[in-house]
Amino acid sequence: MIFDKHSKKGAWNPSLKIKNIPHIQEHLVHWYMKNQRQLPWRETHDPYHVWVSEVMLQQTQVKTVLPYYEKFLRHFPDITSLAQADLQAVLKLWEGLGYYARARNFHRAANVVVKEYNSKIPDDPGEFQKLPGVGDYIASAVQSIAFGHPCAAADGNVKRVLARLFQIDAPVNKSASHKLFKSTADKLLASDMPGTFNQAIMELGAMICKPKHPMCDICPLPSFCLAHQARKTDEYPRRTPGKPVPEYHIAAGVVYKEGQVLITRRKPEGLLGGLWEFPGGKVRKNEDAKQACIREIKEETNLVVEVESHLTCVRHAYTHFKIVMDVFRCAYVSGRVKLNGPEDFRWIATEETEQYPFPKANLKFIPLLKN
DNA sequence: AATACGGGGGG
DNA sequence: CCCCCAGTATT
Repeated sequence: MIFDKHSKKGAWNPSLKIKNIPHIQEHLVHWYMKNQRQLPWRETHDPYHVWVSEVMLQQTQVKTVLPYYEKFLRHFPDITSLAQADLQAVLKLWEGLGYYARARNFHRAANVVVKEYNSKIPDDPGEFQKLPGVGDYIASAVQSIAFGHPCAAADGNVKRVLARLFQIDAPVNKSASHKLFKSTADKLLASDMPGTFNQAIMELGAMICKPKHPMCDICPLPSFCLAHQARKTDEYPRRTPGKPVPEYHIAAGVVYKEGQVLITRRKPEGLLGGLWEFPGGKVRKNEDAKQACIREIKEETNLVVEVESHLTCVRHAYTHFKIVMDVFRCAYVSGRVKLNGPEDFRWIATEETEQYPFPKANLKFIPLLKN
């Protein structure tokens, strides 16, 4: 084991001595050349295209990203068109992809590039990383792939590969571990072809060195892999246990008035920021979902409504909590909309919902709506 | 250093 | 159904 635990808790010996660097690089890149998937963002080095792909691929699997990537580039073929676009249009293309701050930050960053950098994406890792939504990983990935800068990308795939290759015991899900994985990745980086190398090691993590059931029998690196030799691949990467996620009971209402329904827009920041939804909120203790629906709609929109029927119950999991949402069909009774919480509202026909970006939890019941 | 922030896939 | 996965901004 390379990293010996010191007597002090949580301290890991950082004196990394990687062996066989040139061999590992050669085997890895050779494997990648022969086995890489054909992906649309690999057919170009255009920094904007690479950037789009990396923002989407953050926390998200290739299969999910593919259709979003194509659609996004059709609507916004270059940085200028993205900068000029309405945020709502950007969010609509992002609908269902999650982590909507990525879209908001990317849209802001595009405007910074147009205004501050003469519409040229910075060919400089430090400058590029100043942009909103561009952190260590995105900066390294885009700058290495598009411009050939020797920056190692250390995403989850890379950390898993490195943890196994060198039996690194630092937990991958602790922020304090990032430095160690990043510096290890930097040492292993083939700096004469950083873009190819970064993609190669990430591809290995995605296709071979998978979280569960790594395919060591067809891996190009088994003779270098310490975890594999110790028959302990399933013990790496180390991970500190997560916290239990609470479950909330939510009530939401589809308020009908003269053949239209009421939707509200969430504040621009925070959870699902800028997206539209059907009004509602948490069910309190000693309250049933129906009462909560009526109360929340009154609080958020000032409308008095009555519940006509129970439409459906939707379950949805977020990162750090999950919800059970009861959805009611409501009838408008009285009042004028005065917003308290939401940023905006619309009365729309149910077919018009497709023009607005909604959270996944709402998309689960929208098909049930009719005027 | 810990928390907020989606949604998909696998068992 | 529950569990696993994982970059960036914010606190």
